[in-house]
Amino acid sequence: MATDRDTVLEAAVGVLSRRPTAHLDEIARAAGISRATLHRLFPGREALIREVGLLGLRRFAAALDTADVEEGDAEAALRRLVDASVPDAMLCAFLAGENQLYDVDDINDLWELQIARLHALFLRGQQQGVFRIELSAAWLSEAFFDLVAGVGWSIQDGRLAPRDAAFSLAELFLGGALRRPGAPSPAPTTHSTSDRSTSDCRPDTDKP
Amino acid sequence: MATDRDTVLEAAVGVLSRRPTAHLDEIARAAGISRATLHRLFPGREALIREVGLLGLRRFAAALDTADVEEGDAEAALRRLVDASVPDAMLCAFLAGENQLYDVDDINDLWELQIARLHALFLRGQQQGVFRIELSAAWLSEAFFDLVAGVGWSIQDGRLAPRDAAFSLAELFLGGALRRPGAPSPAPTTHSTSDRSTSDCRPDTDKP
DNA sequence: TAACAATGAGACATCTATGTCTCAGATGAA
DNA sequence: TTCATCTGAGACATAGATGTCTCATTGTTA
Repeated sequence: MATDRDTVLEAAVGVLSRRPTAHLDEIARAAGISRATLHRLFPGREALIREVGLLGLRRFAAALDTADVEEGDAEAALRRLVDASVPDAMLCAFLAGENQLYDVDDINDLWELQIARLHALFLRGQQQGVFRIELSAAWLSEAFFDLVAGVGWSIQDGRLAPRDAAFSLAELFLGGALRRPGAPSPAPTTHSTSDRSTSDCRPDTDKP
Repeated sequence: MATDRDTVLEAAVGVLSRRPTAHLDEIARAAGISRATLHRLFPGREALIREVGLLGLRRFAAALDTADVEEGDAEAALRRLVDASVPDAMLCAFLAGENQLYDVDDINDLWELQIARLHALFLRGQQQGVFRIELSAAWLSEAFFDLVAGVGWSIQDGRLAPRDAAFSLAELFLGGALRRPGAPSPAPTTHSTSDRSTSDCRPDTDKP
C-alpha cells in the first residue's frame, strides 16, 4: 500500500517492463492500491507511463551525476557508472523497451541529454586511449545501455543474482570496450567492405 | 503491397518494435495492404503478434542452425552465429522487448529451446577454455541476445551502419566474453560479498 | 471476352479499457 | 467524540479499437 507517487511508479515498472499493455487494474493491484487512487495520483494512462519514463530518466541522470562521469579517467568513471546504475537497472530496461516515449518532446530531450553524456564519456575515453576506437562511441553508448537493461531483465526474472550484477556488467562490457594493453594500435581492418553483404536487415524471404 | 504472410509480418515488426501498441490500421498501412486483407491473413491482433514472435524465433533458430553452433570451436561458432543473426536483428529486438509473449505456452517452449542452445554453446566454450568462467553462461546468453537486439534497434534508428553491425557486435561481445590469453586463470575474485550492497534493484526513494 | 479470385474501401456492431462519479468505511487530528 | 481527509469498491457512460460484413474494383486465367 504505497501512497507516494514514486513508489507507485516503481511498482508500475515491475508490471510494465514485462507487459507494456497491462491494464490499469493490474498496475493498481501491483502497487497495492485501488484503481480510483491510481487515477487520483495520475490523470490517466498516458500520464502514468510518461511519469514512469521520467522517473527512469531522472534516476539514470542521477546515476551519471553520482558517478561523476565528466571527470577523471574514463575507465574509472565507467566503473563508477556501473555501480550507480545497476540499482536502477529495471527502470533502464523499461526505457530501452519503450521507444514509444520518444514521441513526447520533453522526454525525448531529457533522453538525448543523458545519451549525449554517455557518448561524451566514451569519446573522452577514446581520446585518452583507454577505449577502443574501432567501435564507435555511439555503438558503445547503445551497447552499454542495452546491457544495463539486460541486467534489469535478468534480475527480474531471477536469472542473475543481484550481487553479481555490477561485476558481470563491468567485466563483460569493459572487456569488449577497453583497448587491449598488448594490442599496439587500432587493428587496421578485419572488416573492409568485403564479402558478406549484411546490409539491409531484411533477409531473403524464401524460407518456408 | 506484400501479400505473403512473412513479408507482412516483417513489416509489422518494423512498426511494433517501435510502438507495441500500434493500431492494426497502422500495421496494415506499413505493410501496404488494407485492414481487411490483414484480417484475412491473420484472425486478429493476438494471432498477428503471436506469429510475429514465432517468425522471430524461427529465424533465430535458423541462425543457430546455419551457424552450426553445436559443432567445433566455440569462438568460431559464436562468430558464425553473429553473422547469421545480425540480418534478423530487428526480429530479435522485438523478441527482447515483448516479454508478453512468454505467456503463450508453445512460444515459450520454443524460446526456452533456443536459449538452451545458446547456453550450451557458452558452457561448451567455458569447458574448452575459450570463454571466461567468471561470467555465468546464463549471463553470457542474456547479454549476447540483448546486444543482438541492440544492433537491431540501432540499425533501425540509423545509429549504426548495417555493414558495421556484425563487426561491432562480435568485437564488443567477444572482447568481454573470451578468456584473455595472457590472464593465467580465473581471477580469484575482485568482487567478494563486499562493500556496496547492490542488492535489491530498488534504491532509496529520497531523490527529489 | 467471360468467369473467377483477391483486394480495398467503407459501414456497422461489439467489446473492453478507460475516465468519471458516488458513497461508505477507515484513518487521523483537534 | 467529532470533524476532516483519504481510500476502496462499485456503478456508469464514453471512446476507440477490433471484428465482421458488403460491394465495387482490379487483375488473372481460361
